[in-house]
Amino acid sequence: MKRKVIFHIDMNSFYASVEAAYDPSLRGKPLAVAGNEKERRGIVVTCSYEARAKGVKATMPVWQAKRLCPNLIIKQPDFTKYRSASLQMFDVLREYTPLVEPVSIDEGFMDMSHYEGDEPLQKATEIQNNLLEYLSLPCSIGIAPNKFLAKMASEMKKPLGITVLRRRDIAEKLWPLSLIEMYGIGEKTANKLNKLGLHTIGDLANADPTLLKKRLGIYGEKLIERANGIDTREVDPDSISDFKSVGNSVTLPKDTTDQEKIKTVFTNLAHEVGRRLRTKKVCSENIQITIRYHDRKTITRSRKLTSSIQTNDDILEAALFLWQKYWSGESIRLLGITAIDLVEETEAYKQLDLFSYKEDEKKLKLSKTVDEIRLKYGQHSLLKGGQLGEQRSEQLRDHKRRGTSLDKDFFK
DNA sequence: TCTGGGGTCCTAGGACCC
DNA sequence: TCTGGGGTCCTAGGACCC
Repeated sequence: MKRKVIFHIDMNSFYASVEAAYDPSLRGKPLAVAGNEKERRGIVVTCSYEARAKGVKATMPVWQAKRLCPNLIIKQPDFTKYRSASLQMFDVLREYTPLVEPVSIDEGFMDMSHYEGDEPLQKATEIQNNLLEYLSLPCSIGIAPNKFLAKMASEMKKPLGITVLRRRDIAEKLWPLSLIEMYGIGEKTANKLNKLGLHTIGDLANADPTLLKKRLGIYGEKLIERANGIDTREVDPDSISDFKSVGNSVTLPKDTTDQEKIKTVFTNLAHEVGRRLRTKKVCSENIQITIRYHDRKTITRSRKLTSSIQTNDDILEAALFLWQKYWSGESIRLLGITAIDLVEETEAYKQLDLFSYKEDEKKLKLSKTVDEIRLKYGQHSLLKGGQLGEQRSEQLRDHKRRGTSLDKDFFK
């Protein structure tokens, strides 16, 4: 097997660095990118190293951060700015190889296997310098034989670090780290492993696979492999383009049970999700809502649809349906809508055509039934439900609004 | 004065079919 | 009257990451 050279590029405190790149007067100062304190979304998203030195950390409430660092400068997040900086950053990386896999807005993998000998280290230095010189953005780079080790390596020296992690370095550099520092292990798994007497990545690497499989399922086996530096995943430049879901959620200014307010929030969420679906040229076959109650208990409820949807109104209707069906009546902290089971726009049209063709005959029959009902009970009965039953009238309302075929159950 | 918003992946149970 | 086992789809929740 040919040796591989994988880079993991990790931008240092990305949002804060972008702000400082746009406004040089911010450089060298304690800076936090954070939501609006008064709207209780005021948590620190990212902060500069000067702020970190004072103890400020991501996810910390702004009031707390200010107490630790009274001269902290707060900037509201501007994602348009960050996305644009991100695109430029990845363009720089692609000057070295087309095999660039963006993982998130501020990090990505590169397959640099085509460079020989000392070249990778030179190229890493060059990339780091270019990003700093042309975009004023600092990064750390990890160089290793696979993605996992590259990711762990880039974490080892921040900011502006370059770390090479070879297989032969694993015992010395990786194994002494505590489990919580391992990519893929969070608080819960770390606690579980601690209870089994495992505390470092080295402990995990040498743990009993059968025991771990019993406690953590196949994930346990995977973790042991990773701890031993085994990871066969390829760098995939296209992975970012086949996204799986599009969601939008918001923490309300105040907990509420006000139905009108809730409806307004859902309307806004549906508009945003719809807009983004259309931008990405995809439709959704499954709508999910998220409700976080006052006590932070969070539920999700979803419905598979029989047709794919994309318009704001269709998304809103599906969301409100779920809302009315499942809301417990308790006051709400957060609401969200997520479109899952996405299909390409072109694919969705094809399905629709096939459907109308096959169901043509049935449709005719049903249309006739509707006319009969109309004749018997009058136009109004169709909208109010009445003799029709809730589900049926739901469909009829849907039909009336959209002017589409009647026989399609909107919800399964 | 606690704890945002964007995601991905995995698991587990129930329904349904053969 | 009694009743196995496998496969697939759907739904809900949880863990994790940035």
